Amino acid sequence: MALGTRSLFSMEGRGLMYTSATGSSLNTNGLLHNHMPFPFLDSRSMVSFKDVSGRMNSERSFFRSFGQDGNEDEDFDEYFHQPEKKRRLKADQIEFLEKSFEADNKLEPERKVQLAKDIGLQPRQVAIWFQNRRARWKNKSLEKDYEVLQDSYNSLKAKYDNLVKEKDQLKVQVLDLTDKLSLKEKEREGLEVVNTQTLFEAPQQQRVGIQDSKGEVSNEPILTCKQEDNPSVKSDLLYSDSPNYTDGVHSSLLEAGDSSHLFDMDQSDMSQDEEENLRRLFLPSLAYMFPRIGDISSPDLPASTCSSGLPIEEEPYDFWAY
DNA sequence: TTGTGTTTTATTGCCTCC
DNA sequence: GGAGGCAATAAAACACAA
Repeated sequence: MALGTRSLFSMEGRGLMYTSATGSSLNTNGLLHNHMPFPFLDSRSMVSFKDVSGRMNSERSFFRSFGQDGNEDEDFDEYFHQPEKKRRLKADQIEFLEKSFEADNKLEPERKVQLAKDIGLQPRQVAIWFQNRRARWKNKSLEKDYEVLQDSYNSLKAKYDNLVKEKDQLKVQVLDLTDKLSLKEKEREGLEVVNTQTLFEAPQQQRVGIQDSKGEVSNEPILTCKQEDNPSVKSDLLYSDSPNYTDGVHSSLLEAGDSSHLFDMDQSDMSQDEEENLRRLFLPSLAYMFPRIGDISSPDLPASTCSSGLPIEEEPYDFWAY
């Protein structure tokens, strides 16, 4: 390795070098310490027997055994033939450096020299320590930033998940309500179809049931609005599943001689009051449930409109024309 | 005691600034 | 071109479980 200015500085700073490229061992700290060629070389910094926590280094440390087992010459000789070992800084040195770093994590040359003097390290060591410290600080900072982002992400994701759940629940509700709505529509349409079919399929002779009071077959459309004199027609048709319902047309239609008295299934058994009560009972609800069929006249009901919304009189419709 | 993972110290190469 | 910062890396020191 060519020794550039950096390498020379490194040698100066550390006070000893690893084995050179040629294999020859260069200075050791002990040697340099004896001659003290550099102002900040100090055995305290380079030969530390304690770790950061103040405890002795483990027996694996070369320096722990050195000078402790009474075989110092041998160890000393071995020491000079060993490649340099890294030694950790002492706790008070690190504390000093930490405080300095907190004050300012950049190191100006003057400050570096002063710090090195203060704690007995080489300026290069101080510079390296600051460099590594900045790297650690950067890593920690990145970790913190990551945690903040992670928390933010988790929070947003939780909100998103809740919204998705809420959306799904609303979707289910919408589907449920849509089903119910279409079912009601179908029921309504089905009943209308039944009504229509009932009227269409009614045999011609059964129309005799729709006669006026004079016994003549009425040419008036059955489903006329405001047919106040014949309200029971619709009620019969609508209740097509009633016991009296036969072949699509209520039997009363066949029996009643007067359309205006279709509700009088058996007049002999029903008083005028009872008939009125029956009308009051059924007609309002029927008119509410099936407004499109037409006006189901009742003394208590307001005049309704036909399916198109047009006034009844403006929309004459003759089912029999089909 | 040993293997293994982590931390710390130090080096190297590249880059920017002056 | 020298000084210094930074990223990547090496290697020693250290911690700890088995």
